[in-house]
Amino acid sequence: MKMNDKRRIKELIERLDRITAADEWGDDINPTQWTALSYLSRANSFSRSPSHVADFMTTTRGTVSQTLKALARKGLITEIRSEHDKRSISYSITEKGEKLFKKESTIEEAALQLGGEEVSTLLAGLEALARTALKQRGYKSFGVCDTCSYHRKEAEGGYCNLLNLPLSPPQTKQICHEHTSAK
Amino acid sequence: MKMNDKRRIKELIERLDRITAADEWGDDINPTQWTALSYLSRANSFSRSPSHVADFMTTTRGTVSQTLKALARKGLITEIRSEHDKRSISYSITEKGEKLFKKESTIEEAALQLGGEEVSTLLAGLEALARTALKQRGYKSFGVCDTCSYHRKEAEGGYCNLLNLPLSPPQTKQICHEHTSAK
DNA sequence: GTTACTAGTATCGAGTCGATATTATATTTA
DNA sequence: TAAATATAATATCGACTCGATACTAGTAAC
Repeated sequence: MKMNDKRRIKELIERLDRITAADEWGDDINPTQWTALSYLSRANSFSRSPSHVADFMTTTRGTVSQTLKALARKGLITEIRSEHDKRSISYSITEKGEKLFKKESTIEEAALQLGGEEVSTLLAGLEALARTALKQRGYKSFGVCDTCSYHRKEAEGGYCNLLNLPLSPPQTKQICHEHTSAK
Repeated sequence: MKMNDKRRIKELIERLDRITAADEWGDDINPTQWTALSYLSRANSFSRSPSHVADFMTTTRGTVSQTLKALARKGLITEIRSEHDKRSISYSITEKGEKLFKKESTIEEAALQLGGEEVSTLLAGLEALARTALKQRGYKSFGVCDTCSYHRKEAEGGYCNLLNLPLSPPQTKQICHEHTSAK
């Protein structure tokens, strides 16, 4: 690998993120809140607590707690307290929150201009980079059930061998905090 | 392109950025300040004003102004007022600021684990994505002189046909706000 | 020589962020 | 089973980001 390649990769990721972050301001929401909201819209019901969001966002529970309170204040999510563990909370996205997922980000628009080959090699590279980075830091993968080693494919949907639960077709595409990469 | 590919690309870039941002806290510096400092260390002397940093970072002059003041307060950069335009300022990195560029980021460490082929296709993809995104939004490229259409290669270093200036070998590798992609 | 325009800032309010401390609930263990 | 420990979520703090707005001081254009 050329000496500066790794630095250039880091720089490009940072710059691209800042470019999209810039147009995630407005709509009464900021980039961090946007990331949390987006996570909540795609995570399954076992993965929507403040702790899970914090792990996904690589930040602390305290910080995420404030972010989620801000989103709740704006009516974009609602908190649901757990029955069997009175400490824990699960957040759910509201209709109003769902409506925000219309506009496309700069990165997404730019991706549309790339060729199919280019997109798939880029995606493969990013996946590999993320996989390695997560492993190095001991972070959880937060992949979708579909691709988990505990997942068993069924005629309709699937089955989770960890939680012993049947999964509907849409549920197999949701993010789970227990996700473990299928080898 | 598969429907979700573009969304996945955006998600991965965001997540990777948050992972590196997480370990850019500490050392009395935060991720935003880190980006500004890093830019100043690589930009040529015509590209180190608050306005240039703001353009590079896709933010406003006001925000950058504060960030640079914070860095100056910490003794990591120093401001140099221009002679012929008394409004403008150019920042310069100090010895103390230079010393911070030791540790490697998570993304860089992860990149080292990838194969050479993987790195070059990832890099090519990111470059293409960035080029397209910048063009769509009308942002400046901030490339290095080396790759500029105004650049003329010489036996020793190069020459800038825009500013009519000879460039030393290290200068040809610096970031310039006037950079225009060579076709 | 007035009228733009430009470079940089101060200030504001909402919010991020890590650190720390606190509350309430669960789990372990003695 | 009671006491020690662990866990989930928050409140609070101080430094800072961020866009918006308003402002100052130089420079350029007409």
